[in-house]
Amino acid sequence: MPARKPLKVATFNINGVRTRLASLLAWLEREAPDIVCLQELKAPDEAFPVEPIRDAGYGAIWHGQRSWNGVAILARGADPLESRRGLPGDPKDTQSRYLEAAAHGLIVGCLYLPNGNPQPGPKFDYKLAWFDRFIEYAQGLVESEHPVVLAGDYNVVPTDEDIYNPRSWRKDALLQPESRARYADLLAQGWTDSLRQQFGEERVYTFWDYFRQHWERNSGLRIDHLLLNRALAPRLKEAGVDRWVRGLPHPSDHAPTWVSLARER
DNA sequence: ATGACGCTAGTGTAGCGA
Repeated sequence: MPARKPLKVATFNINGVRTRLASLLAWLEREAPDIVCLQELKAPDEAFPVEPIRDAGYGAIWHGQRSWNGVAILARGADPLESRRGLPGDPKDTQSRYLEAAAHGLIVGCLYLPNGNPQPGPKFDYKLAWFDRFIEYAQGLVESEHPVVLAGDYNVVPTDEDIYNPRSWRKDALLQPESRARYADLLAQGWTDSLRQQFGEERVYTFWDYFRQHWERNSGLRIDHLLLNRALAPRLKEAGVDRWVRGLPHPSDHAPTWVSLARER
């Protein structure tokens, strides 16, 4: 009986799905991820480029929004079965930041956690409130018997080992103790931070801002995370970052970040 | 401290988010 190819699950903050469509298609073609979580579509629902994505062999669901935010889930050779659109806990929150689906035997939560800058201020308050709602919701998923992955742009640099140099970022919302404490609280529920688990003490970045040649100098941050619940964590095989996508012309400031998982049985 | 991008309104360019 031949070994079955592992399942590749990726998250990619694309920073404009229309502007970055060619890069997205090139990446899907070359890396063939089985499940993709996209963030920052920056497009209303009717502008999501579903046809070229279907032509590339992917089923898709998306939760768009004009100008900002927006999340999508793609599944290779399958249609994601939507299980949630939007985070519970605040009916007045209209920002498109959470989408969840079943695909390829997994439950996949795709999130775009608020950036929170500038801090302090209302944007930072919203970030922390959103994070608190997310933690409360995630509690119900971590102990699920079903395999669950929570993948997305968390807008949190978990530790000083997850950034090239924290000095100039000390006042940034991504490094605040309140942000980091919440990420730690989330992990303490029992989630596995798959990139950190696989890389150990080795540095790994998923985001390089557009300023001051940070990409050329590998001055990066690790803010895109794939968290596995207890039912899924034993199946983790590999993790990585498709850095070549960040090196393409007119790139997103993030690179696709992924895990590979043993197929069930 | 600085500053790059995409998107919007709306045709030239500034504001917003990040």
